[in-house]
Formats: sequence, structure tokens, C-alpha cells
Amino acid sequence: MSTSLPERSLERFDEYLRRLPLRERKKLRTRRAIQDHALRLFTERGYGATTVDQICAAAEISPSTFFRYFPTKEDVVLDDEYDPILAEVFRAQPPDVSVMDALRAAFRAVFPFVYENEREPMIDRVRLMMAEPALRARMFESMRSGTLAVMVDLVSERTGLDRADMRVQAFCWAVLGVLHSAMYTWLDSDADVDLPELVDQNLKFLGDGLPLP
Amino acid sequence: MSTSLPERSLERFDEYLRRLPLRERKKLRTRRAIQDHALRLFTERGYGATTVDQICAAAEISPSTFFRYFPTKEDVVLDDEYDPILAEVFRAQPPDVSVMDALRAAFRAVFPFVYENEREPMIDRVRLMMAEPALRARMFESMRSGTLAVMVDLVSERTGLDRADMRVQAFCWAVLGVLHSAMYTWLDSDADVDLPELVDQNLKFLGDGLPLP
DNA sequence: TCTCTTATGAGAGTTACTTTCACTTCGGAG
DNA sequence: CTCCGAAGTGAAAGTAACTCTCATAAGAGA
Repeated sequence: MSTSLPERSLERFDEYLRRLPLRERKKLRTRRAIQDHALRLFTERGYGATTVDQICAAAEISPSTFFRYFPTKEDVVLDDEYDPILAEVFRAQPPDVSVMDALRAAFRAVFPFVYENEREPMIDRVRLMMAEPALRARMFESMRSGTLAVMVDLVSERTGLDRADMRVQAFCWAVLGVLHSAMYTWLDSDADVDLPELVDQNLKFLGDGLPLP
Repeated sequence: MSTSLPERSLERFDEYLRRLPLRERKKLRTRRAIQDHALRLFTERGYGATTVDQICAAAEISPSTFFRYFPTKEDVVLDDEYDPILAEVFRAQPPDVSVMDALRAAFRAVFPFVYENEREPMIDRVRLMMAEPALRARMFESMRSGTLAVMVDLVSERTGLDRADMRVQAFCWAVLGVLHSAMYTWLDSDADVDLPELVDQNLKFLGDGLPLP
């Protein structure tokens, strides 16, 4: 297995691996190898121009193994798993904090996490997702079934409203909307501005009723 | 060509056709035939279970013709073209009307239009889009590059703000979010409630700053 | 060391989509 | 009316993303 890969915080990762049974260790390593090689090939020669077979050759696995790890080629790029953190921080907010402010606190906690730990690969990934229509669409679908569902849980829980209540749904969908907005704005600035800060501003602006001149 | 199709306001359509040169007429008829047969097959046996070849057989065309009319199988279901109406009504609003209220007026004008004219096929289409993840994702992408872009134009035009201004982007993305919310709520009620009304309520709620108890 | 479970690889098959090329048909100019 | 160019169409072969099946190999537990 080639070692000329971008190594996203390798020490921490290996330390984490050491505690797992060998089988799990190999699985995680394979999974990560596929992702790393795929991301590298995508940025090198483009998403559409890279075939699954090429990724497999680079990662030294068979195509059947590829699809055992990732149901589709698109899923290699989409690897969010930050929703639990979001939920945890949100629930830890004292009850007198408003829903929007609790959400802002939660995002302030979750975004810096991914932002600091693997900044460059994340920028590559987001840039890739925005560049490829198919990936953009998949990311939306992923956020809809993931982040949105979590937010609906949290908001209905905190307000006592039904999950199906129009206000809960509208609130969460609007938040999802400005999250997308923040990501686009962030990318347009070439990741120059601070993403957590941007998200926070967007949420505040949303809570203020989107006042325009 | 079979005539046992759901006939969406056929008289009006034929009247419209009569004014076009023969070539355009045939093209539109072929296009519509593909869509009708596809939608019928999709609802009968499911989206994934229907192959393009089956659609072609039903519409009596060749697969190459199919892809000449629709770049992908998904595009058969996505056939929005209401953004111009939205823009027109929005621009017709007097300058003292707020951005959000102008938008509400625009949506009140555009939604009843599609809603009244082809109610049943539209419900089928939306239901299909929501049921199939791939279609959901594509619809988002379509609204992002279509409706959202139009809204950004309109809002920046009316406020004098730059299109890239964070407030313009956040505003439009939030609106797009609650639009999605309204569609989901609508479908959950089995299209029982009034969609235009639902959209209007959502926009008002958004403009009020999403007040939760 | 010997099973038993589970990950993997090989290969064939399906389907969405692409590309090319020859054929037909329509619309207009003379 | 007729011919000519443009445009729609179909047949067929090709690519790539998946899917399925089955045989093999490698870790886990006794």
C-alpha cells in the first residue's frame, strides 16, 4: 500500500486503531485508503474522469470490495459523522437559552472540530462536492436525512412541539438553507473567511428575521 | 401511439400546438409522450424497476431519441418552468412592498398556476420525486440552479445589495429551505391542504423570525 | 490446532448513458 | 413543384457504474 498519501492526523488515528480488534483495524484502514486515493485522483484528474476501477487499482483492492465499503462512487466523498456531536452540545444548553441560540452554540462546537482537525482534506472535499452537480445533490440528500432529521428531533424535543409541526419543520429547513448558504459563501472566498464564524452570522441573521435594507 | 394516457388539459395544449411549425409540433408531442408514458410506468411499477428501454417501447421511440430529449432518466420527472412567472410578478410589486412580501405575492401567483392547471400529474410527479432519493437530490439541484438563482437576482435587484452579499444569499437559501419544508408538509398531508397557502404561511413565519414557543 | 465466521476477489451480468453513422423527413428557395 | 440543406431518428457498439454469485483466504474463538 502506497504511503505517499496526504496523512490526515495519522498519529491520532493509529493510536485509535491500536485499541480495536485486528479485523476492525483492517477494515478502517481499507476504508481510509479508498477515500484517500479516491480524493487524490478526483482532485488530480476530475471526478467524472476517474473511474472506480482506477480507484481500486490505486488502493489495491477489487471493485467488489469498493462497493462493499461505499454503496456508490459518490459516497466516497460524503463522509460526515458530526451529527452526534451537534445533538450532544445542543442538549447540554440550559433551558433558558433560545432554540436558535442553542443551535448556534451547537454549531460553534461542531464546526471547529472538523475544521481544525482536517482542514485541507475538508476543503478539498467540499470544493469537490460543490463542483460536481451529482455530488452537490447527494450532499443535500445526505444533510436532509442526517442533519435535518437530528435538528427536527432536537427542536421538537426542546419546544415540546410535534415533529410534524409546521413551525418545527420550517425552522429546521430554514437553518439547513442558511447552512448551505454559508458553505457556498465560504467556498467563494476560497475558504479565506472562518466557516464557523460564517455559520454563526448566518444563523443570527436568520433568527433576526432576515432583515434586508 | 396509445391514447389511454392521462391527458393533461389536452385541448389547451393542442390549441397551442397548432400555432407552431410542424417540426416543433412533433418534437413537443414526442417529448410529452415520453414524459406521460414514463410517469405512468414509474407510478405503476416503480421508478427503479422501470428501464429506459421500457419507456422507449411504450412511447414507440428508440433509446437514442430518449436521451436526445432528456439527458438522464431523472430529467423526465423534473420539468419545471415557472421561474419566469415568479420573476415577472415579483418585479411588478410596488417598491414600498417589502422583499418578503413581494416574494409571497410572487409565489401566490405562480403556485396556483401549476396547481390548478395540472393538479393530478403534479401530485404524482412530486410524490415520485420525494419517494426516490435520486430524484429528491436532483430536484434540489434543479431548484438551486433555477429558482434560487432567480431569487438572488430579484432580491439583489430590489435591495441594491450585491448578489454575493451574505444577506442576499442567506435570505434566498432560507426561502428555498422553507419551500422544501412546505412541499414535504404538503405531501405528508396527502396533498390535502392547499399548497399555495402552505407556502405563504411558511414565508410569513420565516419573515417573522421563525418564532418558536 | 481446528473450526466458524467474515472479508475478499474473480467474473459475469444489468442498466444508464454516450457516440457514431446512415437514413428519413421537413421547410424553404428557386 | 422540386431539389437541398438542416434537423430528427434509429441501429448498434461502447463505456462505466453498479449487482450477484461463488470460491478462497484470513481473523476469532475453542
